[in-house]
Amino acid sequence: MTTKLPIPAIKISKECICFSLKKAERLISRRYDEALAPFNLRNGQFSMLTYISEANPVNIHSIADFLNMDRTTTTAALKPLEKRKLIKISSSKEDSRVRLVSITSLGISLLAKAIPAWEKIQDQIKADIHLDNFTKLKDQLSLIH
Amino acid sequence: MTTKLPIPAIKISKECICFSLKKAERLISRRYDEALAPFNLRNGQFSMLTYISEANPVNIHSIADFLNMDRTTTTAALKPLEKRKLIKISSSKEDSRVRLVSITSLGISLLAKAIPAWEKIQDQIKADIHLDNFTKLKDQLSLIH
DNA sequence: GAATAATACGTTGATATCAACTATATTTTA
DNA sequence: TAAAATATAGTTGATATCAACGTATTATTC
Repeated sequence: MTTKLPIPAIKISKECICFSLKKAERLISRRYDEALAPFNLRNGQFSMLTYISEANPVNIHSIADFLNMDRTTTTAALKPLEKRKLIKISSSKEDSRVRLVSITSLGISLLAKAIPAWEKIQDQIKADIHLDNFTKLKDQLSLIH
Repeated sequence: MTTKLPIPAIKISKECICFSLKKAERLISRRYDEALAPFNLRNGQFSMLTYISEANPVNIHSIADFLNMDRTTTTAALKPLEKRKLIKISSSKEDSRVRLVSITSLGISLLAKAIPAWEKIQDQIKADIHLDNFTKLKDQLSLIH
């Protein structure tokens, strides 16, 4: 079967910024997830909790903005945290459209326990991949398999 | 409410490699998705098709490896492509455990049409963010909102 | 050659992701 | 003040992601 593609497929994979980023994201994400697993937290949940604890209380829109995440994704992502009572969500008295997300004391104490694990994996990743530049990151990631 | 966190939450967000990567990934992913939307392809589907066209035919395991993706994710991700008849999946005669994924002529022609759109967004992203180094990428991404 | 190990893959359940659409509340405009 | 525009958020549907578990096939070991 002749391909007839305008560019050789192999070149696209190698050049594509999006592909490299996603590949790196999967790899790094997985390692952070493993490190945070003892606390039953995904890395995204950890980041979310961290931000909520900082901005406490904060509306959905701000969380989405901070994470560069779709607003509807944020709504969905908050649900498991709410169910576990790590956060609580209430309506604003000033503006009834706004829902305010705040961290609970249970959330704080879980976060406090998880942070040392975050520090550890953060240091490990830093040691593993030198972040001198992104090209180097890309190349290094292509070596990891 | 006193936080009692071992590290200020704001510092974690700023330092976390995983967080930066995911944020960047969402941003870049979205732009590639927009560029490929006319072909009804997500960026991940585009990458997958590209690799399949190159390695044609190829087993599930190799695709997962190439994408640094969980094997079960790969299986799931192939389904929409198969449903659209962009790929076909058959069992290997040599080893009946192995399932061989190959691109169809429909898949090839769609890919051929999508590649110019990929080139365009690739150039745009390159122009927008100078990939001199990852720190710069991180900083630049923090400016985009 | 039978038991064991390794390999390739699927399914299920939970979460993550976004587009498209809808609903409601607030703000602005005429 | 009523109508229009804007802002905040939820729901649905499709895809993406991985861990845990299970199944079938091939390779290895005894």
